[in-house]
Amino acid sequence: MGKPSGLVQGTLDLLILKTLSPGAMHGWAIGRRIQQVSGEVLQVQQGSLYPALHRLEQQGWIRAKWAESETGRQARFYALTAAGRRQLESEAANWSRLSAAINLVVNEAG
Amino acid sequence: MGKPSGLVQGTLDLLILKTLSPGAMHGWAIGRRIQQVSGEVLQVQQGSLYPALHRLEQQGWIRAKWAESETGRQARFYALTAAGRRQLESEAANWSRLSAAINLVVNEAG
DNA sequence: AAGATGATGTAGATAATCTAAGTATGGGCA
DNA sequence: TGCCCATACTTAGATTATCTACATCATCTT
Repeated sequence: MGKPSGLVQGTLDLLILKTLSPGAMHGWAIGRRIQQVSGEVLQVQQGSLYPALHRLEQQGWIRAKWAESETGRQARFYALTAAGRRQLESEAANWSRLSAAINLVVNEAG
Repeated sequence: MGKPSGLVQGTLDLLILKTLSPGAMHGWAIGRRIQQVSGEVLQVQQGSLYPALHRLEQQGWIRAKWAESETGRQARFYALTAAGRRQLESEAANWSRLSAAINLVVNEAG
């Protein structure tokens, strides 16, 4: 019934940047964390996550390096750059603005 | 600087259905109304609006008929169907769920 | 007569996400 | 030893929503 997808289109960059803001994390963990923090509502598919990470890296908003994960495997750890922090601010503000605007329409008395 | 588009992808159907919930309205007026109610934040392009209306009509969520607009011109008036009302409920609930989940991530103390 | 505004329409581009594969490593277990 | 499972990353191709950029036509104003 309808289209209950796992994400709202256009918000994944924001979610990733925010998740990285306390400190570096590898891709797999980012996906798990978004899912956990959102109360298992947001589902980040690998086919969405990894291309998004590459995109963000290409924009210069995150920087990657290989390191050992908690489980002893090699994993690609991502950290916010200064530009990434500014981008996070900007995307968070934009989300605020747009979601508030949508709520004005949806929560109209009518 | 980022991508400040006029809409959040995936929310236009909801916005249209909600706008039609008090009563029938023609396409042009729907676009104006969404823009006004959202405080001029949401911009509904004609190239997004009309295809969306056709889509919704095809799904059976709205029904159209030609009639005279307030200005005396012919216009296509759209009204919610019963199925459309159910769809509105469903999409509103889904938006609630997803936007709340996103806010959990974005507003994390971190 | 021209120009602005209302009103609808569509073709083609863009871009984000999903589907659905695939590869590889390490741990647990029979 | 062999097998499966969870972790971890990658990518090609499809889907789909929205945007850009037109085009058309009517009415009202100047």
